[in-house]
Amino acid sequence: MTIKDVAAYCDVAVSTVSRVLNNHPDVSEDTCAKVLAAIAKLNYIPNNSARDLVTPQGDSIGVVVRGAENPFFTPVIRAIEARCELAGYTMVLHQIPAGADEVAAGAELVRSKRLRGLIFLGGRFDYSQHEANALGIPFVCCTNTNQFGDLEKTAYSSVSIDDFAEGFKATNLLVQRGHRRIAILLDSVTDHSVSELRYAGYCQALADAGIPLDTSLVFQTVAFSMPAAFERVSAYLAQSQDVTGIFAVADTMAIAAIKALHNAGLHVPQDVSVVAIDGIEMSLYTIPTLTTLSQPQETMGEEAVSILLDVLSGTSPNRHVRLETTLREGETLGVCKN
Amino acid sequence: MTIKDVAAYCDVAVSTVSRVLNNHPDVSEDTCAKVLAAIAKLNYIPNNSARDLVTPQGDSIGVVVRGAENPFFTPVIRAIEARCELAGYTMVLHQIPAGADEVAAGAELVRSKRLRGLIFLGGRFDYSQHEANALGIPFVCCTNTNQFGDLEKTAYSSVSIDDFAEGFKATNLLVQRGHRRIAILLDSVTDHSVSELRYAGYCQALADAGIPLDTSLVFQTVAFSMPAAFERVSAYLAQSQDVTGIFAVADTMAIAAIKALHNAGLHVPQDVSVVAIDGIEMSLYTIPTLTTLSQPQETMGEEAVSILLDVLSGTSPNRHVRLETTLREGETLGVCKN
DNA sequence: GTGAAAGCGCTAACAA
DNA sequence: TTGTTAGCGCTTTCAC
Repeated sequence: MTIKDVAAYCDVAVSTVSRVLNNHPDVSEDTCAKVLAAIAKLNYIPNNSARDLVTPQGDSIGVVVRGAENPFFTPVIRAIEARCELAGYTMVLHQIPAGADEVAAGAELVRSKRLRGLIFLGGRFDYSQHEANALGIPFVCCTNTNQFGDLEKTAYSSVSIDDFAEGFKATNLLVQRGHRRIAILLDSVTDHSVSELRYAGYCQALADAGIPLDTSLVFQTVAFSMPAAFERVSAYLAQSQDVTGIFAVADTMAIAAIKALHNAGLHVPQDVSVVAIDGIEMSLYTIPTLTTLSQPQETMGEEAVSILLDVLSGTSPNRHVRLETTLREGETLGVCKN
Repeated sequence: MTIKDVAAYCDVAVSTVSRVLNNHPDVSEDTCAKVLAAIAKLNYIPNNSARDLVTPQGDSIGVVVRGAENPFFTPVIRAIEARCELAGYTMVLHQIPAGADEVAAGAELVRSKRLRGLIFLGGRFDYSQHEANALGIPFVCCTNTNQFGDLEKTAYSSVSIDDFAEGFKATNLLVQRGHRRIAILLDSVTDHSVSELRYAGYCQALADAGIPLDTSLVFQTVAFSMPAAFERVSAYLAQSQDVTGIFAVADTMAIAAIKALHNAGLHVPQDVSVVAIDGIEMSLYTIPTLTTLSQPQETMGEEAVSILLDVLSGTSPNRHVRLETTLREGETLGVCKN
């Protein structure tokens, strides 16, 4: 079932069918109706590959997500898809495991799909110019700004929060409540990603408060997962309970930490306070409700698409957008009693 | 940068380049190496649309998800993508809002992408034969079996749990602990989807136990969301606390319900027991840990892809797979004290 | 082992 | 307003 069949069926030329398909102006009403009817009757579906082949551009935007199991991304992805669809683009989602190379995955996507642009979600911050060249299309880093790479600022876009500042802010919430035994819960202090930056903010906040850094309170989990966070905190508590505040770099980790504290017989926030960064829906329903710096998830996704569309249309060059978190007050932050 | 450029650069014919691209056997090593080098140097990327156009089949499998905000689907989707990739297929994800028509969305996907098959996640159960025809490619319903439609069993595949039986089982867990004031928390008793079937199981379990159905204990939320569940349970508790057990059709709803109970000063499971169906990771970390009938999420996704691949390859006809839940014992189920 | 050429389904000039 | 036709980039016979 091709456009030819439809044309033959209607006794018109293929170009006429093509015209009604792409609703070009000058087709007589009669012809148009006739063709439309035939299309419906024959259940004709245009071959998009043929279409793509002949039209200069594709209509897809790729999204590469590292750690899609993190519920933080769900609303972001939804926003991206909604925005793409609105603009007539199709979102092509690709999830990659924690260890995989997202730029390679992106290049592969570009290669196999006909992408116009790319959005990286939850990635590293250390792309090299060489890697980026392999991509060959505009891309925006969402949630990260590539601080550790050697990319020109003009070579890509980003939308993110200021991880250092937010890490500082979160830690400071604890400091201000009188906490001094403040732990940080993260995957790694050298992940070249959000954890590393937020860790730097944490260190700064401690330093500003005159609190020496105690590496035994740096809870690295290696894996960015709830079980890993749970195990890590449980392991610490089994040997020592000398901690009154925990800053978790993600809500999911905070929730796992609270469970570990609870299992160890510690109360939140009476014994230990917990703050996090993210603001996922789920943490509104934990007991107690999590106190967290909430990221504007939908806005992040929408902004990423907007930037991409602007760059694609030539409306504006690459740009870097910094979004603010808002403190979502819960019940896990209390005054230090020690 | 096309295959022609590469051919010209190497001083060979396009067909030769094509041969090495598709690693056909008879190309001399020298030529092969020369072409490969050129491809790398020129950073040549084959145009997939052109490829698709000339090859009979596409390589994509579509996934239409209703309610992607439900964390239940996350591992399912991940499993699907992993399995697709392993088999050389690309997953094309499409998320649709709660109210949207998934079959129409699927048809649209088929139309715009070159799909070989389709997987529906979290959909209705009432497709008509006519709708299915519009699809024109094999599809498998994941988590549902289309009990309410008029589809021939041979016209599609499915992988799901027995929602009636599991609803029965969940309710029975409460009955066996002596509960008689048992509420059910669901989106709608007439959603033509999982809720409706699990509700039937709930009714049956009550009937078998000689407990009359009390419609005031049927908590319909309309929306399938945490806020809706929270509000619905809170509203009930504000007017009456005459309930000792709640069966939630989803973990997320159960978590919201527990929060509502907690806010109303009720303890779980001392005052009210809660059981659910799903088994998402998050509910392992709630306080208390949720008691739930855990669905084999990864298996569901993998099975869906396996079936599709079998059908596509002609290895086997459409089939319907029923998976079992396993009771994941938590801390929210207790003996009724009244 | 390699090249020439046909044609996949479609769009967009260009003619009529 | 409609038809004719030349490709888009690629794979694949079929010759050589």
